[in-house]
Amino acid sequence: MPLLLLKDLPRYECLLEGAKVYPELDPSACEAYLHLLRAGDEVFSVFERNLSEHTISQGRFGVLMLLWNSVQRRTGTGDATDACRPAGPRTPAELADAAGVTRATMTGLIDTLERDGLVRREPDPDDRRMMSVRLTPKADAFVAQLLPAHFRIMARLMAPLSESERKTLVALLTKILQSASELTATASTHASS
Amino acid sequence: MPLLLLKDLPRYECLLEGAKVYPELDPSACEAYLHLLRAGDEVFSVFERNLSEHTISQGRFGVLMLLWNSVQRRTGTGDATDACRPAGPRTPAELADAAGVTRATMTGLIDTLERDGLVRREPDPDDRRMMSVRLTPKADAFVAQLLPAHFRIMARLMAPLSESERKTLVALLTKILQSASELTATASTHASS
DNA sequence: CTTTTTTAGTTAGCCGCCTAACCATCTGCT
DNA sequence: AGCAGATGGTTAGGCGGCTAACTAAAAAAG
Repeated sequence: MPLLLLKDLPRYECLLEGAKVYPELDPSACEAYLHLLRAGDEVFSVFERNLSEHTISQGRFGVLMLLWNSVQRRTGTGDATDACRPAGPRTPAELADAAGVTRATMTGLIDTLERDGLVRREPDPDDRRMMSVRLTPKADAFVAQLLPAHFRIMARLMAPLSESERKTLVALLTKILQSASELTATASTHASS
Repeated sequence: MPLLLLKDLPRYECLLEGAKVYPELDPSACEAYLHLLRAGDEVFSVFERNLSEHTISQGRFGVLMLLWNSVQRRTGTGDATDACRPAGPRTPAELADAAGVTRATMTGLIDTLERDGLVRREPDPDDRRMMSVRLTPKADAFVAQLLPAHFRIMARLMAPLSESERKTLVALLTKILQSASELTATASTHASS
C-alpha cells in the first residue's frame, strides 16, 4: 500500500487551513487517517525488508504461514493448540480467501513457491477440479528458521508501548476496522441496487 | 501492502499458545502488529475503491495531490495558507522523494498521468537534465471535484472515535513510527559497516 | 581545459496485485 | 439422462512497485 504516504505528514495547522476551504475536511479525522496509513506502511516495509534478506516476499510468506498453520493443526504441537481453529486452508481457493487476494493472484504465488521448491500441488482424488497445496520439508525448515527473527522485530517495534497502550491501540484499530467494513458493506449494497 | 493480513486475525489464546513454542513471540506485540497492518490495509482499500470509481489509482492520486499542493502555495488560496510549507515539489525527483517511491516508479506514474492528460512535462530552461511537471486545468478540476468525497470518507471512517481517542491513536502511531524508523536506521547502519 | 564523478531521468525486466475470460468438473433441476 | 448453472483453477493483459543498467548533462577534480 505504498504512496500517498507523504514522507512528511502535514502539520495540523495546514489541515485547519484546508478545512476553511473544504468544509468536508475534518482535521482530526484526516490526521488520524494519514498517521494510520503512514504507520501501517512503515511497519509493513520493515518486515518486507527483513523477509527480502531471505529472498521471500510478504505475499509468499503469508501463504507459507497459512499452510504452516494447517500443518500445526493436523500434527499437533504436543500442546493443546488444537482447540484454537477448526481447520486449515489447503486449496488455492481457500488460501486466496484466507489471505484476502483473488484466486488468480494465488495461482501466481503458488507458481513461484512451487518453482522455489517450497510447496507442492497435488490433485484431489475426490474432486478433480481441486488441488491440494502442501509445504515441502524445505519450507518447514525455512519457516521455523525465519519466525524467531520475525517475532523479535514485532517485539522491538512495539517496545515503546506499554501493555495497556497496546490494548488501547488494538481497541481503537478495531473500531476503525469495523467502521471500514460498514463502509464497504454499504458501498456494495449501493452497487447491487 | 496487501496479504499477510489474514481475514480472520488469530485469537489471543492462540498467540499465547504460540508463545510457548516460540519464546520470541510477544503476544500483545503480535496482536498490535496484526491489527495495525489489517486496519491500515482495510482503510487503504476503502479509499482505493472510491478512487477507482473515478478511474484513478492511489499512486497517481498521490502525485496529483503533491502537485496540487505546490499550486496552492504558489497562487495562494486567498488565505494565509502560505506559511504552512516552504515550497512544493516540481521535478520527478522531488516528487519521488516526497511520495516515498523510486524515480523509476515516478517516471511510470507521470507517464500514465501524462497519457491521461492530467499532467505535462516541461523541460527546465536552466538545467537541461531536469523536467518540470505541471498539472493541467483538467487535473485541477478533477482534484477539486474528488476531494470532498475523499474528506467525507475520512470523516465517516473516524466517526466512531472521539476527539481524544483520535489524539491518543495519533500519539500511539507516532511512537510506533519512531520505533520503526530507528529499526530501519540500525539496519542500514549494519549494512554499511 | 580535460577528465572524472555526481545527478536527473529513462528503460528493461521481475514480482505481485487486479479483472476478465476461459476450460474443466461437479451439482442440481427437469 | 441431460442440460444449465455454480465452482475450482488457470491464462492473458494491465498497473504500480522494485532494482539495475544506461544516457545526458552538470559539477568537481586535476
